[in-house]
Amino acid sequence: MPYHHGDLRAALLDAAEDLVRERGADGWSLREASTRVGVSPSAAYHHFASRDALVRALSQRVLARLGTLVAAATTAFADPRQRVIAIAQTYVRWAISDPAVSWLAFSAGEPDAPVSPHPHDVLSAELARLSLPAADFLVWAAMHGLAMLLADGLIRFDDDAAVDAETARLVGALLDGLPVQSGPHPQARSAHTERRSR
Amino acid sequence: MPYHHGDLRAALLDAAEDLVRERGADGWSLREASTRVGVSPSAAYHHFASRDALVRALSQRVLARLGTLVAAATTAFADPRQRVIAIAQTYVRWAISDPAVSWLAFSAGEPDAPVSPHPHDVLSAELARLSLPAADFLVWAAMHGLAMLLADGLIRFDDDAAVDAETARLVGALLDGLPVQSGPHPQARSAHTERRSR
DNA sequence: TGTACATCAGTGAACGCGCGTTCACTGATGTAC
DNA sequence: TGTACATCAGTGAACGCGCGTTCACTGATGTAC
Repeated sequence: MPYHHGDLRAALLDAAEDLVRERGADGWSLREASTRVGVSPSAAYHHFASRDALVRALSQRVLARLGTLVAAATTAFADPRQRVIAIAQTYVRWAISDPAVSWLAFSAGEPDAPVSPHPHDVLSAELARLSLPAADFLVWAAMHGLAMLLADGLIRFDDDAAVDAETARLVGALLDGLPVQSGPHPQARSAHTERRSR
Repeated sequence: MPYHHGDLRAALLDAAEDLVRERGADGWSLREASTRVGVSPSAAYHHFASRDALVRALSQRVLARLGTLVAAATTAFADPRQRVIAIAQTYVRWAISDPAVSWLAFSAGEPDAPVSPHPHDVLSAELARLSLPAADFLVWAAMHGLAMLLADGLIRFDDDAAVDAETARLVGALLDGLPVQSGPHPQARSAHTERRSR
């Protein structure tokens, strides 16, 4: 082990992420992450101002990864409606497959730097193509809620196929029920969008 | 202050709930709750096996209160569709008005005793009247997601009226888009329902 | 090519802290006779 | 009605622990000349 690590910042984020996965969003410490990387606890302070800053950085990294994932999921389909459903399925499957980490990603509050691509932005762009721009946060809410209930273990499906089917049913029904946008609508403000435009 | 408290169990739950409200779901300790009640930390162990048991008890108490609240909200309407919307509006408004506490209520995992009335059961019963029994968890997911995004500050509306309007739009659209139940549907299993039927 | 030196990224010991939980105890309560 | 006594619900001191963070330090790196 050389004296200089190389990329301690990333290594600490990796270790923290693994610990979250193993023990839950709060079941780890900065000291433990440092130890796992093979470095003294104080070394972390050359890369993060505090434990909290590390958590926020991790949340942002995870969110950006999810954004990339959902963006990739849309490329398989041409039909905008199918693309929205694919986003939701990816989002929900991801939350189930990594509940603690996704849970942390969403509970870390407002990021201190823009997340790119933010999952919400990917969804937003697709809904605009459906002429449902003011519906973005409603669809987001629906898929987010399903993801969270599944991640928290409050509901369960038999297998991944059932999860996909029900996600499609949820989002499909919502899209069917929403009238195509005509007049102006009260616009929701989303935290990450605000931040970027400041 | 008499030597015997009277109802220390309830007093500890009250103190813990207040602390959650003031400092967030994890920003408090059993010791602090005891101190606030005016009792030594060890006294709590005559009423709860551990700090964790206290948290679970609190979660259940809060959930039951929400269940009562949403049940009460339905009585103002005869139309089943309106009743479902009223449930969702109550649920979402409650989550915004008390984000830390509602957050704790949903993150505490499976309860160790049945919650009665569970918000999900109230919703379920109403959806059965609409011949949409297999839709209960989809509607639950939608309203839960909106509530969580608002509680986490990830989206914001201008005022309570806007929140109510958007909640109605979300749930209304979902109900409109869902076909009335005919054949059998893959049934989701929900944690609290399972527990009760065991 | 060699050397001086600023900067960067680590070390390791120490800090004070509050935590959950245990333990032997004691004061208050209620019940049997 | 009075008293003995079991039970219940508190006390308070102590435990060991791991935490986040600070500090003076030192080894490694890279750059200017």
